[in-house]
Amino acid sequence: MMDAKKVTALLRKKGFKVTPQRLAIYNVLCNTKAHPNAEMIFNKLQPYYPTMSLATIYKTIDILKEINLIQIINVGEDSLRYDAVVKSHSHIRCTVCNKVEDIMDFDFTPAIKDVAQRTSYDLSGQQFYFYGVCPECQAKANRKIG
Amino acid sequence: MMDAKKVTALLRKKGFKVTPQRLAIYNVLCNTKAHPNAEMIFNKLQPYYPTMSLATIYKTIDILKEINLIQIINVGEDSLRYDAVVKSHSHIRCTVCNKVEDIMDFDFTPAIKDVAQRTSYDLSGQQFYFYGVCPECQAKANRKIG
DNA sequence: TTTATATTAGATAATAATTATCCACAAAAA
DNA sequence: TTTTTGTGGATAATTATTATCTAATATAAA
Ligand SMILES: [Mn+2]
Ligand SMILES: [Mn+2]
Ligand SMILES: [Zn+2]
Ligand SMILES: [Zn+2]
Repeated sequence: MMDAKKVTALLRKKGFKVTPQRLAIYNVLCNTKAHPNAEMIFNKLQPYYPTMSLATIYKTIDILKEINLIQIINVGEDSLRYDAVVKSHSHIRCTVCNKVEDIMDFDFTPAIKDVAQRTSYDLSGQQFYFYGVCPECQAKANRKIG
Repeated sequence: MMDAKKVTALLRKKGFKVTPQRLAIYNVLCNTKAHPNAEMIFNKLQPYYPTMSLATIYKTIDILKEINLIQIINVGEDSLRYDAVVKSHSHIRCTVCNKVEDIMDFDFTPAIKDVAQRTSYDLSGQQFYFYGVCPECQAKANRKIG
């Protein structure tokens, strides 16, 4: 989560040019908790950058990922989602409305150690995804039934 | 993990016809620990069913999933993998050779309870994926360096 | 500020996993 | 058997993502 100045400096340092499109895409990711996919970012920016193409979104995402400004989230949908919070944390997706929310401060450590020991793998990362029905969708369902 | 007779009975009970292709595809999944994707299954069966098409693989997988004979594994590759072990268990993928292995008997219970309580979601499932370098690939790397 | 040059944005086409469609034919029921 | 319903395989469609190409742009040097 960096401000525009720091992002500018980092892009330059890594040999990438700084463009309004790149800053705008990163800015969208910093200002949402919705874990948008490429198309959602595209739609968000459409009013302000009407000529921007999806290819630009994807290319920018590659760069942001490479310089570790974002992480990629694969919750088993047909498209990937992106997150400006790079600290490792797990996610939960509502199987009704498909929103993806954070589960912060979930302690992986014991699990990771256990797995490393039992598999003899040299672990580099992990992803924990949860699925279920969110409280809002539960309430809606209850209203319909009750 | 069912034998052919039980699978036959189950397919019939659920209103699906029993065909050699369907039994063969399920059989492949029962006799491997490689977590194959559609193409790997296709290649495995090619010598014995030279006219079988990928569409048949996909359609059969849909059915096997629907009657809960297999589970679908999404380890963040460009294709999905399939597993005849339907009991919930986590997986680890080697980032060098891309093999996917089981991590059995990993106890999710505390994590699941913790998450259910903190999110108020009505949980229906979860997926834990680990990434790293497998012992074999570690050995290979060491040989090259040492 | 102007200029030089390396990169980029956007248009467009390509890729590749998965899904849909269609029909001769096979499996189960009668 | 005969009938009926569902299926396999061929083929086309879909769709997220990636590749390619070129005019335009960001940036550093002059
Ligand atoms: Mn997140
Ligand atoms: Mn498995
Ligand atoms: Zn919901
Ligand atoms: Zn390996």
